[in-house]
Amino acid sequence: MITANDCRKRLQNLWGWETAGMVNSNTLKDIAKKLNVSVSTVSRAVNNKSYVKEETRQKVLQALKEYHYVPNEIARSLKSQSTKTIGVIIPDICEMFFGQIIKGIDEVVSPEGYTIIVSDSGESKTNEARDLEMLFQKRVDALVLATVELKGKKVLQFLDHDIPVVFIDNLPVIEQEIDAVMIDNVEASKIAMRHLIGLNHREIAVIIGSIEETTGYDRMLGYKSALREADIPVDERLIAYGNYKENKGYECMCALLDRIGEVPFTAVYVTSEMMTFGAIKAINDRGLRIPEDISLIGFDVHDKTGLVVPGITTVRQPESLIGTKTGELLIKRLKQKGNKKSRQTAKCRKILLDPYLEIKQSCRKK
Amino acid sequence: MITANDCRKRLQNLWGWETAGMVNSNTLKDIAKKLNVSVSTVSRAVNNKSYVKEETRQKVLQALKEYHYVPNEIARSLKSQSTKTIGVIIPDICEMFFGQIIKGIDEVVSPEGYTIIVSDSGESKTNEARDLEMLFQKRVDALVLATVELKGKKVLQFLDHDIPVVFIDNLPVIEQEIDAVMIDNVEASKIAMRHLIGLNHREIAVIIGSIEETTGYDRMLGYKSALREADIPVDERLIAYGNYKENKGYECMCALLDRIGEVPFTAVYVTSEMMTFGAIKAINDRGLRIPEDISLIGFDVHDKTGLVVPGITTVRQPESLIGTKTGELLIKRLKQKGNKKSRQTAKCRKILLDPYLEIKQSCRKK
DNA sequence: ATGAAAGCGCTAACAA
DNA sequence: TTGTTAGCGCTTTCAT
Repeated sequence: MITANDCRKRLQNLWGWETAGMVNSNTLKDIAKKLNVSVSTVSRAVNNKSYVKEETRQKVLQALKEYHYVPNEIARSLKSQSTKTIGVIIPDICEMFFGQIIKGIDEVVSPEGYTIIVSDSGESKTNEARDLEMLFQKRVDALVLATVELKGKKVLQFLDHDIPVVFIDNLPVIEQEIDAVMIDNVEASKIAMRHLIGLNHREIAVIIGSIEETTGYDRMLGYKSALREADIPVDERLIAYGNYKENKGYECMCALLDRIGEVPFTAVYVTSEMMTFGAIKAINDRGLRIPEDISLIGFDVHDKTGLVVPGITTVRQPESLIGTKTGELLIKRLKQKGNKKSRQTAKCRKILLDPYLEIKQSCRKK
Repeated sequence: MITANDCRKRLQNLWGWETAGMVNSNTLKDIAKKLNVSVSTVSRAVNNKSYVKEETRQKVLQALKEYHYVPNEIARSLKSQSTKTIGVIIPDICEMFFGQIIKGIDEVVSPEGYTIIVSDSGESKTNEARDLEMLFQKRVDALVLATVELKGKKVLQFLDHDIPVVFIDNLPVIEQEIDAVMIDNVEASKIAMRHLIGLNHREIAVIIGSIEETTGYDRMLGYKSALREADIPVDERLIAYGNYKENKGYECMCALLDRIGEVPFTAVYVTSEMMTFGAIKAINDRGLRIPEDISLIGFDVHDKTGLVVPGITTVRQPESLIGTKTGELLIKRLKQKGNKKSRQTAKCRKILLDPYLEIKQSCRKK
């Protein structure tokens, strides 16, 4: 029987035609024909499977080299019902935070033969839904999601189909049990606050991101909790609510400074990177100095330049570790699939990692 | 005839079995069976193709919804010999420079139905080769490559198979005609130098990255060329050769400062971001001030914090535009494939984009 | 040790 | 308008 591919090959030979995308693309069948063996034999040789006579194996291996055979992963995927691909959706690929996480994931899944498809949702819920749909269609074996859609239904599709999902950075509001890897955001705030309190600050303002999100909510909890630990009353007027944008940080800081007469504070804790930059600019614009007039602790601050003066003391997340832990959890789940015993005992896991303080010069003793 | 899938379904019903990864995963066949129509009819309805009686179409569409049918892109890819996927290999996903480019690419290919697989080579030639192999196996429809392997053979595989490849940032040393999108690096240096010369500087030092690479080489050409334009003799002793790392920038700057007595200069032009940071630190460490003692122009400097003082005047690349232009070229090539006429006239294109100067406070009039 | 053949889910040429 | 069927490239069972 003559296949379409055969026809193409013949045409190429006869007329020197190059048919788009198929030039020299050898298949198992092509190799088999050339060697007068069956496809299955070639397949076995390629995959080092089953028994193949050493002589045959050599002959095949040789031919594979000669004709530059490259296995077609698409066909393999269709057959094996596994694409060896992991989808990762993040809000912004330009943020070092996510870049590091991706590197961490890659570091552990890559040796296991998995490839990562990264999708940038651009902080848009619509895009996130689109990306989820697309990754599902591409039949990724697993998913990592830094969601901006807290109440997303779309991700259930994966859960329903028993495709492992690991949430990072933020938890969605859904009923199902889920896996997640993130820092302990309550603890993060406590670390920052304890540092300030240790420097004798007692009137500490805070700029919070969206409290809809676990990140924002937990960081606020930590702030309050640390104050209570130190027997300092919580003054709601010292709490400013923003989002995660720089200009919001600027605005919040301005608002706090506007009423610093009535509601004084000597230190401020800003709970996201971009808001931190905004807050610092607001302070500078008022002619106030850090840390002489106000001590400041930021969050997630990455100063790649190393040139910001004064250096900003900041809460940091172990991004790389978040990545590798996510990768490990992913691999564990992937290995569990199809293994009835371990699947029954598989509990969902929330892995909480430790944030840490990077101390520079933006805080001083009161 | 009873297929394996049928068996699985039956087992599920009989025993409540969940067979890994196949739960509820409806196929065209399943839908067809439920409606007592043929797969092709369902297929036609799904793809809005050919003629389907309106009544049937509605019935099918309804069923697709009801059973949550999601097309299997893997199967489609195998059939259509096109994965609707574009591979992108970059040296470091954490660099904003590449992040922006990826966003730009995504912006234009995504509406055309393409998905991007990003691979981080970690600046390693070995990884780059691995990634190329993997992307080829996954049969990406096209490739974008910011190569670190100037003499790579592996990429020829794509070219040979008529898979569009677009190089960005750097050109490899190969004989084939290739497509590329990058800035005019000669012009970039000229812009920087003209700025300094316009401020009356005549003794201008330069720190060059690897001249093996087109980026380094061209930037050096531009430096010399701008001097000649202004009738300033080139003094080789003012040229320091580094790589693209921060510590090398530091070292080079130190070396230049060490002999500033014999070979004086009033300004320095540093040709990469990280080297710029290193150079600034070297200057600071010597107790010299920018721009009072030395004027400085950097390259690719991204100060996300906006807090570096003085602000660094820098050559910038239009990253986003590099991305969109790359995307457009990609789409053009993809559309040309299989279209004999346009393919014959298809010329390889090097798209040179304009760099620009971002002027801040690190240069002053001499 | 090797081969024949079925089938993964889908599309499309051809037939009815 | 709808159905039948072959085949995309591969793996795997079953037969030889």
